[in-house]
Amino acid sequence: MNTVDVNGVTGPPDVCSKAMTAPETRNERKERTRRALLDAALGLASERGFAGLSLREITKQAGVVPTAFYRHFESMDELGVTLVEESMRTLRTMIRGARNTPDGSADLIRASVRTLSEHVRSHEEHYWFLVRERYGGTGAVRQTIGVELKLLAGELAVDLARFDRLRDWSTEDLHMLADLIVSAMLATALELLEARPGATAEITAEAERKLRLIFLGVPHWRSR
Amino acid sequence: MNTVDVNGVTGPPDVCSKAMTAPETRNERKERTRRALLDAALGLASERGFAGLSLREITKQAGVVPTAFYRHFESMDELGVTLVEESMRTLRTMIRGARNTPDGSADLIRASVRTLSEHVRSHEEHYWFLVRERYGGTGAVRQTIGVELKLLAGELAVDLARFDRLRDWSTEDLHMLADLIVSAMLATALELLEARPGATAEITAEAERKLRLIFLGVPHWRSR
DNA sequence: GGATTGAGTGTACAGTCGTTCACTGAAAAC
DNA sequence: GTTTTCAGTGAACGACTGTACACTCAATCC
Repeated sequence: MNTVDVNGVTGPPDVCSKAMTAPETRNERKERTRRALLDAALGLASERGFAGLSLREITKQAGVVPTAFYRHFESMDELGVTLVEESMRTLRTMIRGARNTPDGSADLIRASVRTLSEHVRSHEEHYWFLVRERYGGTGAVRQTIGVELKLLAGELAVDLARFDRLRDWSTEDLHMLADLIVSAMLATALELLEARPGATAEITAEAERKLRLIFLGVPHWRSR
Repeated sequence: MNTVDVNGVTGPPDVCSKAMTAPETRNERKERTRRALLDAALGLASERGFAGLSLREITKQAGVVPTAFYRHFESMDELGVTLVEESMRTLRTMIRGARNTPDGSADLIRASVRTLSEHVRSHEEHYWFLVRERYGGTGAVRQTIGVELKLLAGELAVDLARFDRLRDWSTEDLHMLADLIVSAMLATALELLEARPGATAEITAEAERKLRLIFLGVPHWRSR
């Protein structure tokens, strides 16, 4: 585990620093440390879980002294909630990506699963964080994820309502369908994260088949 | 948080103890302490997650001195794996219960969801443990749960194969269906655990509708 | 009845934890 | 050019951590 040492204050004297480092405002510098703390926490949490982190090792990994933590966050909880918000923003851009596939697309399911897969691959740490802390997290973090995920399912329900076959479904039924899809896709995300990279195609193929099966039932649904 | 004090050695002198306590063999006594450790860990983990536990607070909760822990488990990991096995046994008895509903039952889905709901209610700590550590857990614990859950889905696939409509499905497709059902039911279990007790009916009703929708698609499935 | 076993005890040690406090020194404000 | 601000420092605290060791004493064995 290498420390990052964001600002090099404790490092060996660097003769080039004046020539190399762009002039940096105080706010930029502060923001850089904040990011280093967030990145350190995200990285460590995706290996060991957020509950297993200590403030001290986060600051060590970020190359900063423990007490500096409090210049940026009031508590670990606050840092955790910040990470949730960040990760959810990532997740939301994914959904938006899937939504924006051209309407006449021959195979919307395939395109959506493909979007999910690529997004998970390129934001592994955010998805690790969400998936792990959704259930495993303690207190504020888990609660925040739960709320945000419910909101997300709500948005998905609105999206679904625009499909012809679903036009006359009740709001309740649409929420049920959205929930089912979200839980299936979260499970898929976890499988993608845990699998060796070669197994991606297999997993996405199965995810497609799951969605296909679900939508096969849709035309025959009668609300009770 | 009250300590349990399994054996009262450190407690106030108990004049009745000779008269009350049944004669107890050494093995019984050891087993009792072991159980106390497991129960303490399970209870604490369902509040705060297994990663957040310390050996010392487990032994304190069990009413035993820290070093006594090593008479029963080599490490926290070993205790964790034991809890996984125990919880999975609970889960398996649930599945068996659902499987044994009379074949001609008018509404098999309803009966199965009811079984799940009651089982979750009466084994809350085991389900908390499984659901939390499935994703959140570290190392040996998470891995063990993953393997066991895959085995379970395999068993469910075999069960499903006995239904008329599924008789000619490929093994692959049966596994896909079983996986979909398991992930939907795990999500339901979490909702049941998190919800205030009054919301049980609402949650089980939605779980039923999810399963119903899935099975609506079954007759129209064509393997590709 | 005497020797043996082993679950549970109590003390001790070296680490790590979160948090406090007074401080430094360069960027920002005047 | 002087003053103010504040991100980051470093020592120190009391509490808690996992584990080593020598112990006690009742159930078990011969």
